[in-house]
Amino acid sequence: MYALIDCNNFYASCERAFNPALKLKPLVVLSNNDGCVIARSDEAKQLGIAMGAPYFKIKAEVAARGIEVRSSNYELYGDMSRRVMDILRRLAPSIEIYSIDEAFCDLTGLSSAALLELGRTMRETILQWTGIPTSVGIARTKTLAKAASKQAKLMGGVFAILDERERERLLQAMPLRRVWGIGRRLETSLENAGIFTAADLVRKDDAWIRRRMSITGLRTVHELRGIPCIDLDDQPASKLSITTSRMFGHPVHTIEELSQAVAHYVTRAAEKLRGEKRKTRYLDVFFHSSPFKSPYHAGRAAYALPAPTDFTPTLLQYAMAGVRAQYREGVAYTKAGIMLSDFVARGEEQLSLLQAPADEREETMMEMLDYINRRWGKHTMFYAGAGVQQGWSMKRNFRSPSYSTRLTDVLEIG
DNA sequence: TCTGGGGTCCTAGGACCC
DNA sequence: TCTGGGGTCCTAGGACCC
Repeated sequence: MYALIDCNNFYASCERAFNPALKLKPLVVLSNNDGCVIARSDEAKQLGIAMGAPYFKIKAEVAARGIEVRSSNYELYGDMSRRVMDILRRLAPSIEIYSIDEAFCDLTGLSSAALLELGRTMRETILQWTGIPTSVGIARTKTLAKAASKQAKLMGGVFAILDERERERLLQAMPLRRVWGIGRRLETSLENAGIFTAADLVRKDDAWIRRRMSITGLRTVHELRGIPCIDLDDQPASKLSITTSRMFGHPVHTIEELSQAVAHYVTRAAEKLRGEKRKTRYLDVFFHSSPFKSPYHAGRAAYALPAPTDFTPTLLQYAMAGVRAQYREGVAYTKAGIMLSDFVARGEEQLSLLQAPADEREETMMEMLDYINRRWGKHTMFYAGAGVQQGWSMKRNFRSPSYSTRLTDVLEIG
């Protein structure tokens, strides 16, 4: 049996946890660059604010209805997530952190009564210790546990699928789009074939499903039938790729500014890479203008590196060459990014005969850099190439304090 | 004026091999 | 006249997730 623990309206709930004045108020949290809505309190949902709505389109309505607005504050959410996951680790034998606000637990071996009891304990403990409300779904497969958690959300609390009748009832009431693994495209394609609910889908035969939905879709259907195909992954493999990309706060026209932004993302991506104790063999740099306007231009350059590296200056050289090669004058660029992939574990890299091993001084230099920025704050030491003004950096006009991760932002009560 | 960021997996098609 | 079968690797693109 699996449980899925899902934090309700996670980012909105995090904002509320530290600011009681937001309780019971309609509240939305915006994406990076204050672009669009990525979290809504129940009250905001009831007012009809759509997920993903561009902020500039709903601005007037937000003001008129007195809806509270926050820029996203990932330091805060990341820290709250850690606390929630720590609680689950105490309560369950093994957990898989599935996303910032969700985790699966393997609860094999418990009786029905014990399952429900544990689900309630998880929910109550998390609420009490962090202030975050959750929904807990319990079932034989992960896909069904997901479905159960959606039901739990409606009913407020814990929902378990413990027998066949329950499972069938739920599938019957479940529109395709609600199924974990079925997105907009599959929904449309299946509806054209006369399938509208999860119950309709599980009645089709395997060959038909395989053809229509590929092997992943077939797995989903088996899971809906109660046959586990997706195991708990409590030791996730290390990442296959690392991306750092951002929209700009304002359009970027010059190669100088574009280079600065890309250099900034390279240093961030390289930090993440070293944090994973990996080196990369592949660097991809990309930038483009607004897809909502023409003419549209997208530049991209990819490099297979001669030797695996985690050394920021080396990565910067390639990325800057990519910018020079692909930049086009007169384009209003709105976004850029860096992707690293094809990793090897640090210390296990295969060298070629003609190559010198990595320079120890380079490693020491990166260690110092990372240490200083960890100890004294993110931007203490940085590459001049990444710019000092950073006029392109994103907008965050409604940001809340980093209550739990920055000493100067800790709440005062008195 | 203003439309997020970071991932994974699968498939199709081309190049190439024997 | 008759022009196979099986495989790998790579990339681009599509689809999904939160």
